[in-house]
Amino acid sequence: MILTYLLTYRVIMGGRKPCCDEIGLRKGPWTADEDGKLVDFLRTRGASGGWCWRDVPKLAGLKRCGKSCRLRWTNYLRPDLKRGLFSEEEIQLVIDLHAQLGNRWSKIAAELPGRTDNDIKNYWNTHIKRKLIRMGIDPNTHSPFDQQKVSHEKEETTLVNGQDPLHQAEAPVGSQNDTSAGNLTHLADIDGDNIQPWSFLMENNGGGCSSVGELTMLLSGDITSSCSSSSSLWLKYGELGYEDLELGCFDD
DNA sequence: AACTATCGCAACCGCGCGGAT
DNA sequence: GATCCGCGCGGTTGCGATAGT
Repeated sequence: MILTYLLTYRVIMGGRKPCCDEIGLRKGPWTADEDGKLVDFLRTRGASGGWCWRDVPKLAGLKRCGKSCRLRWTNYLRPDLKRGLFSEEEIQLVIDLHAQLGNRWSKIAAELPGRTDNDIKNYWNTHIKRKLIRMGIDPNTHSPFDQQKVSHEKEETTLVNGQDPLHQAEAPVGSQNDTSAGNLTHLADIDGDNIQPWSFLMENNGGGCSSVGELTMLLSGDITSSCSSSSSLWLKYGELGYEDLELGCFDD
């Protein structure tokens, strides 16, 4: 009997408790009323101390799980949050920090006051990552895509469907009419010697950009502060008709 | 005007970590 | 040392808005 009770207790209490599966708990988008209740609670009780997130729904009169409340507060309701587009400085910082830290969004967010890890993660995935890919830079390693791999894949894919794989990598963006998509790869193609964009940037800027940091400034559009403005790179782009490379186009 | 595709953001899910017991 | 518990993190999904056809 006692054993049965203990086993039952163990089954119920043991392991991780389900978070939002409890009957009656709401999921999905928050209403203004719910937001109000949560903000009121945190205003009156203070945003830290004297309670734990698990108790918040009960104390605030919400039919949500504590985790959902925490997320709503940290990602949306916190008064110190900065909303809207990322500035060039923020973008640059994100790229720099991502090169150092990888996908540790919370660490990156700690360096950007007013931005949440979720914000930065979303912005990275929807804007910065894609732009880097377009430019032939692997967003994971912050290095050019492996030349041989690209060449190999290119051969294979070309044989299969006659298209440049880099133009397919981000398919919607790399449509045939999108002049910005994969244009650095175009550059390499035009040159005929398959120059990789990253090395191209490094080698052809007249000695201006010599580091990843400087290149991130280039990516964020701050070319004048990091690289020689008379860089032969830009002359080369001009000669080839690639003035509009969207290097400073992260804020679209 | 209607339909479809794509984008961007908010929210959810599952896991791991660290403190408490 | 083992287990529980709360929290935070990173990845993923869902869905409304917008653009394109």
